[in-house]
Amino acid sequence: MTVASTFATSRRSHLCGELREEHVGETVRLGGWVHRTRSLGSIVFLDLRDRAGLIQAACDPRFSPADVIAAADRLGAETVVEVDGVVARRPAEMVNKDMGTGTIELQVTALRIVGPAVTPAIPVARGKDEKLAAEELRLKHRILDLRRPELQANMILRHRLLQVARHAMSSHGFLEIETPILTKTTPEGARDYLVPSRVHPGEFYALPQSPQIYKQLLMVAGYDRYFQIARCFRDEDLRADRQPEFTQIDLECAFVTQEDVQAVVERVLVALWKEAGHDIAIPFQRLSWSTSMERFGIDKPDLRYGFELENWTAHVQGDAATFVHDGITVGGLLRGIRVPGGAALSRKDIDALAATAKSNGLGGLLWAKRTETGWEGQGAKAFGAGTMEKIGGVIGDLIVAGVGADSVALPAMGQVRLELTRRPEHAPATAHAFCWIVDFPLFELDAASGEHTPSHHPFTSPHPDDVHKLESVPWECRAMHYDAVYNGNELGSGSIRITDPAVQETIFRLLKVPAEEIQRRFGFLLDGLAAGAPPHGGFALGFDRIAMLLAGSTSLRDVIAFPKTTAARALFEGAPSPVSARELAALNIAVSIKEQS
RNA sequence: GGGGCCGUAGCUCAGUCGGUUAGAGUGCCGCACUGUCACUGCGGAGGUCGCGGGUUCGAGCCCCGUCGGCCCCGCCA
Repeated sequence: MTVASTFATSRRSHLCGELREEHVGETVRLGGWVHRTRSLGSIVFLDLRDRAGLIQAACDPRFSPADVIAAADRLGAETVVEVDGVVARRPAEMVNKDMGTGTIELQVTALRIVGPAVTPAIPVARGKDEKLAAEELRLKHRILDLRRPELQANMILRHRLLQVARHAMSSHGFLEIETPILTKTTPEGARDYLVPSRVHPGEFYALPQSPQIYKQLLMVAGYDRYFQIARCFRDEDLRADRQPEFTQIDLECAFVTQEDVQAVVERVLVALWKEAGHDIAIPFQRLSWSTSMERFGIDKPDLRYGFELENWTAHVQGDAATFVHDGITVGGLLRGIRVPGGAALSRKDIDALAATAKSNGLGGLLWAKRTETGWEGQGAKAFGAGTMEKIGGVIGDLIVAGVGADSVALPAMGQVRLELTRRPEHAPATAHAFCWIVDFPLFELDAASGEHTPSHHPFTSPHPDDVHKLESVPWECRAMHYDAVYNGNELGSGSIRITDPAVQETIFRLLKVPAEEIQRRFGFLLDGLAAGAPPHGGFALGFDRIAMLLAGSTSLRDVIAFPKTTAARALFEGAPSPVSARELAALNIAVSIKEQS
C-alpha cells in the first residue's frame, strides 16, 4: 500500500518522473510527452516526459497488445500520450544509471494519443554533446524550450525561491501588500513605460520602476513592515543580466536602523541560498564604499579573489621615470596589483590587461615580472631599481600598476583586477563571498551633464555624521545607503529614508529640482511624510538575478519563462506590435514615426 | 546612441583563392530489426546561403545598406 501521488487526477495516477522502485508491481496510468522513441520492430521503447522527469515505457508483445506496439512505433517526438501499465523492475544489466527512474520501467498495456504534435521546430530531447538551438529560435519557440528539463529545473527552483522568500518575510512579521502597476512615475531616473488613459485624453499612467514611494507611504500609514514580490519596469537598454521587466523582493520597515534592515536581508539571503543547497554565514562583512574603491576599484567587489589594489605612491623613488613623477605631481596616485605566479603570463596576456587599463582611461599599464635574474619589463625600467626595491616581490610575481587620479585609476585597475580573477588558473578562494557596501556618497557627478544626481534616489537619508556638511560641502556627504554584493554581483540595495522635511527640501534644492516639479512628482510622498512619518528604511533584492546565480546561469532569460530579447522584443508572443487606428483613436493618440534619412 | 560577433537543409555546423552539381551529423519520410536507452542497418526527400543593392565573365564567399539574435560601452541608483 503506497501513498497516492500528489499529482494523481481522474486521468492519471502519478507523474512519469516520480515513479521509483517502491512502485514496482503497481498498475499506473501516466500522461506525458514522448521524449524519444526506440523502435526495435516488435519491441518499442518510449521515453515519456513530464515535469518530474523521464520514464521508459516498454511496448512488448509479452504484455502489450499488437495495436499498442503498432501505435507506439508511429509516435513522433512531443506527442502527448496517456498510457496504462504495470511498473516493473528492470533486469540488472538493463538499468540506466543516468535516469532517476532507471531501475524501473512501465510495461504498457494501453496507449492513447491525446495530444498529437507536429515535428518540433527545435529539439526538446538532446543528446549528450548536442548544442542548444540558437537563442533566437529558443525564444521564438519558447514552449518547446521551456519543456527542456534544464529550463524546467530553473523554473522549479525559481518557484521554490519565491516561496522561501515569502515565508522568510512573513515569518519576520512582514505583510505582503500589493501596490499599483498603473501608477505615476517613480524617482529612479530610468525611462518610464507609459500607458495611455482612455478616459483622460492626453494623460498617461507609468508602470512602476519600483514601488519606492508606495512602500514609504505604507510606513507612514502604519503598516510597519511591508514586503512585496514586485514587478518593476524600466525602459532602458538591456544586458544579459537586465530585462525591461523584472522582479524584486521589495521590503520596507519602520523604527529601524541600517543594521536592522541588513539583518533582515541577511536572513532572507540565508534562506534563499539554503533552498539552493548552500549554507552561508552571517553577518556579512561590511566595507565602506571608499574602502571598496581603494581595495578593489569597484563598488561590487568579488571577494572570492585576492589581487587587491595597493597604493604604491610612497614607494616611488628618485630614479623613477619622469612621467611617473609627473603623473603623481598633478595629483595622481600609483595604484598597483601584485599577481603571485603572474610572471607566467604571456606578453599577449599582459597586452590584454594593458588594453583594459587604457580603455578605462589610464594612459597605460606599467608591468614587471620578477624572474631569477631580477625585475623585467617596461615597468621595471620606468620605476627604476629603487622603486622596484620598495614595491618588492618574490620570484614568479607579476606587478601591474597605473598612475592617475582616483576617479580614473581606481576603476581602471579594478577592471584589470576583474580580468585577472577571470583567468582560468586563478581559482576562487571560496564559493560564496557576500559583503555589504556601506557609506556610499550621497551624490554622484554625472559626467555627461556635470550635474549632481542622487547615487541612490532623492529620499536617501544623509549619514547622520555628515548632515552638517549638507550646506557647506554636500558632495562629500555619505548616505545611509547600502548594497548587498555577492561574488561581484549587486544583489540589491536599500537605504534609510529621509523623514525630516527640512532635510528633504535641502536635498531637492541641491539637486536643483524646481519647486513645481517637486510638487508634481513627489507631492503625494511629501504630504505623506508630513502626516506623521516613522523613521524607516528598506531594501530591494533583484530576484531574477538571484535566481540566475543560484541556477548557475549567466543569463536572466534562463530563469524567466517568457523573456524579452536585447531589443526588448518578445519573440514568442510578438510584442510590442502595432495597434489598429481604431484603438489609437479611442486613446486619443496619433502616431508619428520619423523617417530615417 | 556606439562597438564587436553571428545569420548556409527543421536543428547544429563545414564550405579552401570568387569557379561550374552547396556538403556532413542529426531530425523527418520509407524499409528491416524481440531489450533498447543519443538503438542499429539500408534507402529517400529536404536549400530564397536572412533581405536589398553593387563589383565581377562568374558571388554562400568581396563591397554598401538593411533586418534579426547575442555580448559589451553609454544608459539603467
